[in-house]
Amino acid sequence: MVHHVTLRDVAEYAEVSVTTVSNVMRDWPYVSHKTRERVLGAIEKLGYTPHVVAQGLRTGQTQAIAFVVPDLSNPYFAAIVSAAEDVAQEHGYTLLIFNSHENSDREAVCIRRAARRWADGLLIAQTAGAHSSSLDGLVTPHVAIDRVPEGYQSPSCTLDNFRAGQLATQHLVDLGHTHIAHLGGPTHTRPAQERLRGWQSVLAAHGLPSHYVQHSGNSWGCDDGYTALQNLFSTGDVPTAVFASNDRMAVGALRAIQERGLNVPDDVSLVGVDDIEISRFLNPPLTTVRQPLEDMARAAIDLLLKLIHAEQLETTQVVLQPQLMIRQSTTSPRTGSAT
Amino acid sequence: MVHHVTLRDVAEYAEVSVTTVSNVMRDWPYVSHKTRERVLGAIEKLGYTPHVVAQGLRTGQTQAIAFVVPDLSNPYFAAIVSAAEDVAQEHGYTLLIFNSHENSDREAVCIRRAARRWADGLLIAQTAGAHSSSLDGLVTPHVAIDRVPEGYQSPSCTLDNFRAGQLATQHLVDLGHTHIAHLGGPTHTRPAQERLRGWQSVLAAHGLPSHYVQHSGNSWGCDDGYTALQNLFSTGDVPTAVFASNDRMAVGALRAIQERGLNVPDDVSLVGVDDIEISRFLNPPLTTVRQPLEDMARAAIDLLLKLIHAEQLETTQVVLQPQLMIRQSTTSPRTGSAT
DNA sequence: ATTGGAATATTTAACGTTTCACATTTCAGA
DNA sequence: TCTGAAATGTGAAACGTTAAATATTCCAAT
Repeated sequence: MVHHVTLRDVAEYAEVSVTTVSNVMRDWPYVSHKTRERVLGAIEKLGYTPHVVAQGLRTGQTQAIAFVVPDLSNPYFAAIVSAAEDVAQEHGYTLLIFNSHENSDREAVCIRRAARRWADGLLIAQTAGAHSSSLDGLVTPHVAIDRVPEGYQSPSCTLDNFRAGQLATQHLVDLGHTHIAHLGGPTHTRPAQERLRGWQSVLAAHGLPSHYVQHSGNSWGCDDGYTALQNLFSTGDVPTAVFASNDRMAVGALRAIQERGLNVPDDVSLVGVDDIEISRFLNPPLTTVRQPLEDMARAAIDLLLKLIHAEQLETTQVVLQPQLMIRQSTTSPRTGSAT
Repeated sequence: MVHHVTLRDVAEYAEVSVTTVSNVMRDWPYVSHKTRERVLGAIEKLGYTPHVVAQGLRTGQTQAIAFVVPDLSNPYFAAIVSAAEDVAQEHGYTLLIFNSHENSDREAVCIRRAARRWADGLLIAQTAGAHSSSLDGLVTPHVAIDRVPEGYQSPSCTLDNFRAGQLATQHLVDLGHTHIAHLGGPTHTRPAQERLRGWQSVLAAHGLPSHYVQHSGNSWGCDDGYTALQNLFSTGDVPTAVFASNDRMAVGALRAIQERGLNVPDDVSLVGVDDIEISRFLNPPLTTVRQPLEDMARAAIDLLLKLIHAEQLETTQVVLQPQLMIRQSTTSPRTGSAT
């Protein structure tokens, strides 16, 4: 490896002390115009660029934020990470990513690695359920994002998934549906639990029955929605409306419905959650509940940066509101042709 | 901030020298069983965990790899990054991500930041066109992935996009199509150029005309495919088959075709590239060309690690082969009803 | 006993910064 | 001309680790 240009090299070239060069770099005011010019010239000439690791050691700050994600290949999380990266860069921070693969053990490892003073702060979408084991005792500033264990009290930033479930279900009820099934997401995740609860609360408020399809899978994919709905059909139960816990599952459900020769929305109305890119382009375009992912990522990073800089926090638990996007996959049920 | 447990603390507690503790940590053989036990005990007791930044400064290795991506919110890149993260973690490396937003200037900034000795190596999917400006003169080991400038000679890892274009087009020709349009991806990207060339080469080999739809956009999204195909229709040209440069554009195209009251595949056959998750669940399921993203990411990281460890490389330019996935969006053209 | 090499442990000097404390210069005001 | 605070510069000590060199112990082979 070739020797790298250091502060010392610049100092020697410009015939000043190392400290002075450092001062120039850090825009310390008490450097005379003349020497500043000379130092700047030397820096330019030698192509000096600061050694972030050395700075990190000295200052105790790495200007990096770690993000522990359950599943990076999931477009939903990819979008969140993307937004987080933007905000982090804006503030001069670099994002480190750790994929926990929806596995609590791997997650714990990720957190431990991240906390080894790699990162100034930690952003985490927890895969674990109730026990927040891996996080407590963690000294590194951290903010929980998207998924938060029940009863979690530390700073966090989430979406109102309960409300999302309500919005979707209320929309179906308003259209006149009385036979509304739910395709639940992975039961160990908070968002899936909350959306389910939202759905239940609306049905209960209207005295309607809960035709719940608990999908057995461990993920939010298209095939989960597909097989879940196939299972429902195989029981002979055909609802007039289906609320899927996310858009990808809704896509799978859509396929299952169409394969059975039924029409969306005439025979079955369908609602998803997330409003991923393709939702608008499905046939029919999918009614869904939009989640402000970018806002969430932004809020979470803002929170984390305040934590890192030990600033005063007014609100420590940010909850963002979803928005119903009505498209063509939902309509009133046919009168008289139920089941 | 609370004082953090350091090697020195452990050393004092175990009543040995700092070096000995370091030696224990690094599994240096010449430590007696007795002291090793005592040190291990102290480490356990005090909860020591090494300071990666200090290690990085001392050893000159950060055990980190930077990945510069054009667009992280694109599921295609999310999948690549996800795979890369897996492989990196396997080897004990952490992934830093930089989003260049398809912008050469931002990309250059990312590269510069990454190269400030943050990362031991650099993985980059270049957004730039022919001029490899930001990379040359870069001392940090680097591997180009997925997108490589024309004539690029440094280590790289790519997919055979030319072949992908050929596979898709040949499939359509084999089915008997003679009127095959192409929806091109962003023209400044190598993959889009190559797929276009693959399409052209097959048409030329069969003496068929090139009904090329150049979409004006700067991205690979659904709406790009949608508007591109709408534009094509507005010229009165209705091909019997469409080859879209990726699946998302194909989804948009599918919608445009269906909105016009045409059927896929009876009126128009449709092929995409990538085989993203939803492709199998579309109506009809999309015929597409599968790209081995994980293999590419794995190969790229392997290459990069060898570069970092200055190992001998047998092959420096890896090219991976695509695979045609035939589904229900393609069929033979109707005889006699060609426009 | 003496030698010498392996085994075990320690001292010391880095790695490239920042920062504290101090030294020197400058210069307005008395 | 003298005073002292502001302006400008420097030296040295960290930050926590590793690695080379050195010191000490131990023990088998002479």
